[in-house]
Amino acid sequence: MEQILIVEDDTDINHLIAKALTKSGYTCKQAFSGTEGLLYAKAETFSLAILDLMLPGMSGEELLKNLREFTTMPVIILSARDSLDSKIELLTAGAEDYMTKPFELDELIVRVGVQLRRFSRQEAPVQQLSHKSLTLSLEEMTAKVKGSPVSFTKQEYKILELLMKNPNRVFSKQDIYDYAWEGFYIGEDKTINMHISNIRKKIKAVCEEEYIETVWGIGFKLAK
Amino acid sequence: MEQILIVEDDTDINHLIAKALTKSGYTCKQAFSGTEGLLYAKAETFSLAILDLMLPGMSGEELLKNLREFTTMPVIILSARDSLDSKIELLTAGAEDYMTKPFELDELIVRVGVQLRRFSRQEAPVQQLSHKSLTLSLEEMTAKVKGSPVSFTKQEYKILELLMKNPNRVFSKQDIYDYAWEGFYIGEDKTINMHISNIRKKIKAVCEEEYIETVWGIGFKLAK
DNA sequence: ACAAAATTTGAAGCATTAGTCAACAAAAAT
DNA sequence: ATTTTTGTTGACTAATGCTTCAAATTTTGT
Repeated sequence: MEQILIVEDDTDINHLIAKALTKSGYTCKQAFSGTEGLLYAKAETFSLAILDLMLPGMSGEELLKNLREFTTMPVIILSARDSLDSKIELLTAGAEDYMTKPFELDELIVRVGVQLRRFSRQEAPVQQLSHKSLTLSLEEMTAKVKGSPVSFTKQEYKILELLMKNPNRVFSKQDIYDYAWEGFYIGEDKTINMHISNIRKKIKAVCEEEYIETVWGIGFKLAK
Repeated sequence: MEQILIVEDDTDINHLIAKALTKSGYTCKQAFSGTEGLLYAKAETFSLAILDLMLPGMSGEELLKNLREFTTMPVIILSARDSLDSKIELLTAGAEDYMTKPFELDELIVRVGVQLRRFSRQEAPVQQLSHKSLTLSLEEMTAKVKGSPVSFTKQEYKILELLMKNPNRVFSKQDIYDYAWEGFYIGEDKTINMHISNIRKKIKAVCEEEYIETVWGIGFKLAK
């Protein structure tokens, strides 16, 4: 979830912005002085900050400077000052955008979107397996069903990995052992059953659909 | 060398921009129609593009749409149109910034700088890693959490470096050994645990947030 | 529909892994 | 050479996952 820090001493404007951003699906933290803003920034992590320049406690310029010491989040400046010098100073000092008051609320929202769009584009795509609405990423060791995260244990993970790497194919318990366990462990049938059962249970907690199908007398495979 | 594409049909303005950018140390390619601009963009690689909207041959909107099919370079729109709709449309369609004519040349130059600064931060060989509000610079052995300096030892530093270079990814203890220790050191598990524990303790002294997450049976990763 | 076989479920004990304190060894700084 | 910092290890506790057992449920073949 994207959280945005708003630092603006004019109560009306602050709320106006917060309301609009919330409506667009962001979470907001409202600060009404520079010092308060800095406090929040240190306590939590934000995806973006909107700063007014004329602030009690600490000016926007100072606040920006402070933020840049420990954050790389995009910062959008709001200001009544339309002077070229101010714009140039702030943009050079690390702000990503500068809007002059009075400003269009819709434009601000879009510009917020531009900054976040760029920021999120940075993350490299990770290799992942997916089947129906179950996706698991091998590197991250994370899994999601219908977008909600599900946590699997090492063995559960290995089993899913095997099944998902070859959908449609049926694997006997021996196959699963060979893949998910080290050495020639000759465990009982029940062990695999247990794990399969647990996987199903975890998935079921999020979604009704069947993911692992039992092939009677042979083994297991992914459900279609 | 940063090369910038200027697409602007007004000869004077085009030259004015080119001159200013050149003076600031950039290389420019000047196009005077939309189609010409597209041609250049396909033939060469640019760090950024400045587009006028009212263009002969192909409108700025169309050009932007075309560019986005094969480029991710930042695009700054210049336009005589001051309508909110136009701004929103273009910014949503993939432009990074939008300036209304008449515009201040100096401001344009600075905004070009902002875009390139951000963009280069993405590709440059990582000199400084940051995650949430933890930043560490690789050259200096310094680290900061929420702006407050934290001192890590060599091994601690190496471990953090590995984790932060690939956020989200899980590393086994073996992985961590291979990265942070020389040779085939086969230390005990506890060594890594100890270091992880110390890192957490140091961070916790400054900020409550979790930074290193334990993935049971597998290893460690950065917390989200 | 019935019995046999196979699977699921819940609970328990066992094994592995992680976290921490404190002591010690090694390295670096003074 | 001595002190301080850093790295490693052992002992202990806590947490988590794995396996097994027996009973309940479901599926299959007749």
